Amino acid sequence: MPPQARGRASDSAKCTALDNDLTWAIRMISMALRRVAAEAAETLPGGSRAYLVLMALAEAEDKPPTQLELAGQVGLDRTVMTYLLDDLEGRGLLLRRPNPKDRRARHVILTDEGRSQLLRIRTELAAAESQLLVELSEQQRAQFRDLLAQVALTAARGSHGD
Amino acid sequence: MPPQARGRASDSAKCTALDNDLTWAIRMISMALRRVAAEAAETLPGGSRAYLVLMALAEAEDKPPTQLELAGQVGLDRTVMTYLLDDLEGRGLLLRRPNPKDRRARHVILTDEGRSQLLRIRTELAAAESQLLVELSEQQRAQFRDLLAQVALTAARGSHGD
DNA sequence: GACAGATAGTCAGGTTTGCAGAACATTTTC
DNA sequence: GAAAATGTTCTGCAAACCTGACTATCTGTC
Repeated sequence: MPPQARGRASDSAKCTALDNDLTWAIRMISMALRRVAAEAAETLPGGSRAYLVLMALAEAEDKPPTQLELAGQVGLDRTVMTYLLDDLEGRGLLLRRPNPKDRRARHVILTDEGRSQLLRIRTELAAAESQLLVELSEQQRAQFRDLLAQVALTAARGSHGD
Repeated sequence: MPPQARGRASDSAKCTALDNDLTWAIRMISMALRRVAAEAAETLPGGSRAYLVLMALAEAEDKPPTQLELAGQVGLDRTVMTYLLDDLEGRGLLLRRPNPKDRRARHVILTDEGRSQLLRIRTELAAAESQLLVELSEQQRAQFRDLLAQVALTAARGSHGD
């Protein structure tokens, strides 16, 4: 039995208890998005972390990062990165290319398969997002996005000055 | 070193990568609320799970649940519930009262201390919620709550028919 | 050019954490 | 009296993570 089954049951129990208006709403939406993200990334070894790695690689595709740089970008330990890349390389999503200038370092580059998997996940996430807003009018969606962005900025400000 | 330090760093790394508009905003807000909830509940043994237990107890205070009922409500294993209640009882937040009608079962009841701790946490959470909306006008807040509730219902519907 | 020290990546443990199964005592129910 | 249920404890498992050692390489200094 996958660990998600238990976690999800526990989360739904939380939801019935935590309906403090805003917190409950945010939690429901966040859970829905997280669930979709987990499902979209569950075919990848390493789950959502693999998604982060693929994102980082796609962003800097012109200048492939080394494993250490990659680890720093996504906040992982280098040893963890080694295992993660082992799995991802095993599935043909990326390659480790030794740097001829510094033969200690290995640059990580996306394969076509990796790019297509990343595209698949992004598409699924985008679909889930728009599905969430399906009951809102066009005007309401714009309002919602604006308000959400503003509140998110407030939240980000509060978290930065920790 | 607390595990939150690493988790938080990784989460902030996620945020820079995942700014897909809506998902990013929801994630920021959810993280801020989670952080506050974790801080508010960190004085309790068991963290946010203890908060769930206290909530469940306060909701059904006229009919104190047994440990097994409580475990079912918050989605915990009964063995885990035993340990959690050990800690909470040790801090005087609740009592285990044997049921004279069925001396196998033990009802769990809130103490005054438990009630006051619960009130404290709820107050902190409410303060954090309103702090999030501090930059919005009164009208915007109402709009935001309405839209958020509607989207949350959509999200909940999607999760129910899993 | 040779050496010491630093660095990238890998790997083999060990630690922690959290959960759940099994066994047990106590009590109820049939 | 047999079977089931509640709660407790012991135990082991599994995942995730990190530390430390190791190899291979680079960089600086003499």
